Amino acid sequence: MAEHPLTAFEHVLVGLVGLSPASGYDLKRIFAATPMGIYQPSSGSLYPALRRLEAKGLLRPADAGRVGESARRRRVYEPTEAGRAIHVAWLRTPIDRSTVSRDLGLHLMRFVMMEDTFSRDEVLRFLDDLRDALAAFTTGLERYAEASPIGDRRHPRLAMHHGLAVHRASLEWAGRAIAELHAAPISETA
Amino acid sequence: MAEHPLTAFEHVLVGLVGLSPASGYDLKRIFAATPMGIYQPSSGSLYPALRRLEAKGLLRPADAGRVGESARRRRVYEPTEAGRAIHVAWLRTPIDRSTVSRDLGLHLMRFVMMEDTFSRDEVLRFLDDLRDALAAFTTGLERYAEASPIGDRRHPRLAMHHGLAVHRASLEWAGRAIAELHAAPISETA
DNA sequence: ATCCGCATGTAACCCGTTACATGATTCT
DNA sequence: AGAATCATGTAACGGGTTACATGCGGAT
Repeated sequence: MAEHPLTAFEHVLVGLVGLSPASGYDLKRIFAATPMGIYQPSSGSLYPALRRLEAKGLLRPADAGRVGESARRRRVYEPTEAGRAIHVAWLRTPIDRSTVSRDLGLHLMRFVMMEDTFSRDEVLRFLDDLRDALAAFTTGLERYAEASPIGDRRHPRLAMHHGLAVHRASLEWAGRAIAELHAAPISETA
Repeated sequence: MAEHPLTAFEHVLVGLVGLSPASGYDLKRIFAATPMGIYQPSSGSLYPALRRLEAKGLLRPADAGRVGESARRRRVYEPTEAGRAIHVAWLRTPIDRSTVSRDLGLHLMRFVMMEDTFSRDEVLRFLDDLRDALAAFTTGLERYAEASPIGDRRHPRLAMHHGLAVHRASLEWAGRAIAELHAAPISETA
């Protein structure tokens, strides 16, 4: 059934139609409108991906939605039970320390999608995990910066400082986010 | 000749063998050793890429290097004149405002490779350009954060703040880098 | 003599990009 | 009527990942 594991893009699609049923065109507009996820999927990647997900039994066309709107030919998708299950499993996948920097945007996307379905405690566990991973990454960078001889050359050293600066900013953000959630009312969703 | 423009990866390869002639295996170790450019090219992408660049006349096998070292079978590459020309042209390509966030890592890599071949003034023009692009991006994010209704929901708002925090950190870094270069001795390289 | 690390390569597979194609619907 | 937009799709092409193949050199 799950011959190959889903790509990150496919996981995001399942999550998005889970928030509210959407057609391919809807999803395009969503990606176009939001400044994060600078990613702009092309028709040639979007529509085949939706078909793949439908063929795998994770999405199905939503019959509803015909609220006097235009009877325009459009395929509105919604997740199946299997789709929802795969999605929450994806949201729960632990953070890989070795790729936390590369996948940061993806983790942020996961964080956003957790809002409605995860309990506050579970979100906090995720953020703690993310903060730890970022802390490990930054200390790794710091050690590398001290130990390596790139300090001799100006440009590599400055590039290094850039990496340190942005990851420290991420780390501080994680701390603030955790604090805000701790202060928030306990509204157990799941 | 340049049927298709080079990919970013290919441009980076040309630049690396330009710093000092290297074999595919050398390049692999370089990518593995440096924490920036988390990117870890596989054999299946690296060796064909080098062959493509050789076929395009941008790289050639370096006959030198046989300094009593092991006569091991390895192909050490160095850039041709055409390769060097394409590389400096790549370093000089202006920063695309609309993709500055996505391409930040690449721009940093370009900045590193500029050190030996660009004059201080030209590097400063590049950094000014980068700073301007980052400033435009952050103000765009700020405007979006104010105007959009995502402020109602906690997670999207926090994700937004993350984007703002890291891009402000990049922006501040650009300012510091520019200041450091201004204070540096004028060692015109080109 | 054998095993591990060096070093390069190939083949299957998948996916994304680009560009084009096709209709239907709304706007002017 | 004609144009622009909505909406979905397809085909060619290129390149990356994974996994496997191969052979040499040095170490025990």
